[in-house]
Amino acid sequence: MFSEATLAEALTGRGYKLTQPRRAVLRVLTKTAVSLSPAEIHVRARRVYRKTGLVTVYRTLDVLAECGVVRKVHQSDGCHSYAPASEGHAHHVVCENCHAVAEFGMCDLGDLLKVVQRRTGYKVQQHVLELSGLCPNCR
Amino acid sequence: MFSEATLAEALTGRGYKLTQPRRAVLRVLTKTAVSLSPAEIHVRARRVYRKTGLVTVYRTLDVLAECGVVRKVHQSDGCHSYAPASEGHAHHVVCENCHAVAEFGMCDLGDLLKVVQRRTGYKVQQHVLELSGLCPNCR
DNA sequence: GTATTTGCAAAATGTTTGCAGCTGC
DNA sequence: GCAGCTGCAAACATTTTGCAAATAC
Repeated sequence: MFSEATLAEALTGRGYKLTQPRRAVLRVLTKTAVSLSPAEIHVRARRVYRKTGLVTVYRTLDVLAECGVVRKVHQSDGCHSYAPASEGHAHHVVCENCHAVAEFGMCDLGDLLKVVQRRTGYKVQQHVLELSGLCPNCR
Repeated sequence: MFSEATLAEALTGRGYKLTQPRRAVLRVLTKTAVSLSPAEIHVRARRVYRKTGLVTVYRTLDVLAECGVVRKVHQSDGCHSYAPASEGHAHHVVCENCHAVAEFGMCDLGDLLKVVQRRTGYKVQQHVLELSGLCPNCR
């Protein structure tokens, strides 16, 4: 997981301005261990910078996702929450009870992908893998 | 993939009635090799039974998903399409170009899950795995 | 015959857009 | 100072709900 400063750099490095609402969203995402919906992020961001608008939260999430510092999290019941990202490719385990999120970097799907390619004839280019279960606290 | 008759049985077996709109949705889903959004299913279902309403498509998809004969397909850009399901647990490969869907049954994630459980302390109970790429025709 | 299911209209929900004013650099 | 960003309101897209009429069994 990146520090808030590193995330800020990722923005400015790409020519994006570091504004108050963006700072607020960044702060929220770095301070949480839980994946959050845009609406939840909005509520929390307002506690950091009161005037943050929901629309700006959406736009900021797009920008952050584009910079790869935030990731959309998919779950069986929907795919509308966001979590901070580490460098490179990574996946999440989401707690079904409290929505806590843990990341894991390795995804050793190589063999699986080969088998699938052979059986289906598809050239597999992307994958979405999301796990869910119970976090250590909720077990 | 189930035949239309088997799917129908899955409904009646659970006390659901086999109505015209449900038949239409079933027909659409068994006849397609592609994952479809509720709106697309609606358009096609109307070609089978003209009076099918969109609302009924939503309700029918819920019922079918509950019976396990249809599955929600998750993709990076959203998770709002449906595909027919095989028996038991299965995953999909979706073509990025034409949305064709192939299923594959085995998902040998056992080792991966063990490692994740050990590293994160989570008890993993569910997983979502969706692959995408190019189908044989589009390669 | 009766409980279930349907379709409509309307509400609720979630997301995007247009635009005048504000802000970071 | 000026491009980029913001917030509002309003548009838009998608999904859900309430209810009287229709349908399957």
